[in-house]
Amino acid sequence: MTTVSIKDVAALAGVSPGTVSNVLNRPEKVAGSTRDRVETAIRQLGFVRHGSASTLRAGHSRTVGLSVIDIGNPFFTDVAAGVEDLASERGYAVILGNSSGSPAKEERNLLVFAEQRVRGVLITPSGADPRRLAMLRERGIAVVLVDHPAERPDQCAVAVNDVAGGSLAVTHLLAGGADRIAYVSGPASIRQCQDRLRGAGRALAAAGRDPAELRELAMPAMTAAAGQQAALTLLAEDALPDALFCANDLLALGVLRGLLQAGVRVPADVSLIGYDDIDFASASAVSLSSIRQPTYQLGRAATELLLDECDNPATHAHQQVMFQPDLVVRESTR
Amino acid sequence: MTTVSIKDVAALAGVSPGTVSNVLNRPEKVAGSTRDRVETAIRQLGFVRHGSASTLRAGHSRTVGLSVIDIGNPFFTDVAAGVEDLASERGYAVILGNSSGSPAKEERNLLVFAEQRVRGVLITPSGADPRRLAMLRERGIAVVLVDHPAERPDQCAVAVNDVAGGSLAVTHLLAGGADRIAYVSGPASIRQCQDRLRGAGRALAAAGRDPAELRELAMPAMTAAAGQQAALTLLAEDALPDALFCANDLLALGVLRGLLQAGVRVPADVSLIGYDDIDFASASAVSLSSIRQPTYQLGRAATELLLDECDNPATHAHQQVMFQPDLVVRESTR
DNA sequence: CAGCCTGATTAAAACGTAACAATCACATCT
DNA sequence: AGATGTGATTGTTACGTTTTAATCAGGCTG
Repeated sequence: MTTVSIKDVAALAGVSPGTVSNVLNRPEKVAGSTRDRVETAIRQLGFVRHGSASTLRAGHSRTVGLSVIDIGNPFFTDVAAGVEDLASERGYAVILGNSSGSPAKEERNLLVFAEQRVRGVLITPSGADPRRLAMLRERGIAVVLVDHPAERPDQCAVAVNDVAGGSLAVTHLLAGGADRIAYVSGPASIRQCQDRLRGAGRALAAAGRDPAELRELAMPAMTAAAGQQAALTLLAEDALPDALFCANDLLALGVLRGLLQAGVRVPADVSLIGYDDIDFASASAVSLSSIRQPTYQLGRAATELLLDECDNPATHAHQQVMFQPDLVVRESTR
Repeated sequence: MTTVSIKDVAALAGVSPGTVSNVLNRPEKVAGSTRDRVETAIRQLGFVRHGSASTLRAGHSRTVGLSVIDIGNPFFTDVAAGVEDLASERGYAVILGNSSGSPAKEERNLLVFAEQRVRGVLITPSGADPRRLAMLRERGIAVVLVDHPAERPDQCAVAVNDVAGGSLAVTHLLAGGADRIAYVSGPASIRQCQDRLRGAGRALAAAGRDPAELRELAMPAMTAAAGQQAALTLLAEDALPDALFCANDLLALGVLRGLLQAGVRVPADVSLIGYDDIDFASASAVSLSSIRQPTYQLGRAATELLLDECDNPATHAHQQVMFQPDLVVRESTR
């Protein structure tokens, strides 16, 4: 009800408001004895700093905006966890925006971020809006792209090397004696699917095989249902591939289910590997080999770059960080 | 860089700052022609309102805080999606706090919320801190409990009826001819596990059976690994139950895997049902029957109550909303 | 035509904090 | 003793907006 301000604290501690502000922001500037007096006054009154007043006067806030494409996707959830953890450690609050794949919603989120005068924005852009982001930067809001290549050199970005991941997966399949390999993919518009495909091709080439041998089966969605559909398609053909690389784990789980129901043995008849290493990959009937991405680290690293750009604008060097994925071998591959 | 203020807009439109504020907040108060003039000036200058200044002067913000226990858990992710959607529709920003089960972290989040002067807080409390929440309310911050019973009558809360859910599950098992039923549960400290157990007991009683017949197996965690462990424990005993009710889907998926590996047929030998209906329930080798909770709706409803309390404090009536869960029948039960 | 009402606009005073220049107390040096 | 320096503290101003009371321009009534 009655909001207690810095003045009340000052009055109780027998000191000026400016001094209270100093113990809050630059404690080393104030003598030990008065600092103690002020701090007990703060505790006694239950004072908590008015963030908006602080932001207004100081010209910058202690919040960052996080805009993700789908908060329901474990990938983004893990990223968000990394962002939230580091931001919280550094005393920043995180404003969450979920674009749900809608450019309009994304734009609305960016507007909210601008109104809140966030210090910086972490975003996995979906709508094509390089202008929007430039606008934020003109307003002094730092921007870091997450799981998306930088659009200009003076910009930070973090991503995971999907080409390397595709290569890891197919190299592993080949090492297990795979001969005829198929790639079960998602929509062609998704960059990650394309990159993983290129990586798969490179692995074949490195083994002295023709990348064109790789059978590609592109599904309209990257869900378990789509994966099961893919399995049916493959089963209807003359000969089954002896190894399958799926563009994500949901597809792989669907494929797995479809194959097992048809009596195909995994991995005896068909080797199967997914991508993302979601929690449920290890919980399926035949635990799933997969490619793990350092998702949580991705979020942390992006936040680290963002806060560095905010707090040390003079020395900050823009970087494009590329993480490397890992192979996780479980039961589904030979 | 150069931040454009309400004054600049006023100057360009040939009007006073107060009028600009009016077209922003009470457009009906200003004549059509001047409104147009102001609006084009706003667009022309790319003006966006300074949220902090607004909050400072108006005494309240357009943000709400959301504190969850584990952002990695699909349950909370869905809740968060519901919260974010409605808040965004109403022009509110959501500040995310992830307590990761740590009371200290939770407390820190609440402090951040207080500093930001959020309008209200949505929280699934973990640390026992009724005092903390009372403190927020004293500061004029509304609080709604999510998936947790109200601690006092003058408080809003939303939850899902776990007793009914437990009852639904066991009634379904009994209808399928189950005789010897076991309940694979999580830590006894978790209210949800207890409530679901009570529901299971009631279903037995309603069928004229003794609730004490229900075998309970409490695992230390509610993960797939714990579920697999539970399966091993059951398999080591003289006789296997002919039906299993698991306190969540992760446990159920683990149990399923353990049983299949031991050659037990599901559902022919053992009926199996989980709880939560997570996405992966339908993707397992034998798709999982489960109890679905309206998770997204839970988040939306909680936000609805919160915003009503904020925007109509006079007419607002505190409510405890209880949602009802649904039975989802798939392949794992007879 | 005076008086009054109505609707539109404005001037001015806050809101709580940070920052900077100014002041002060006091010790040290010449 | 006087000058100088140092470290601690304070007074004041400005941040951008909302809000209230006051002003103003017209139209209507009697």
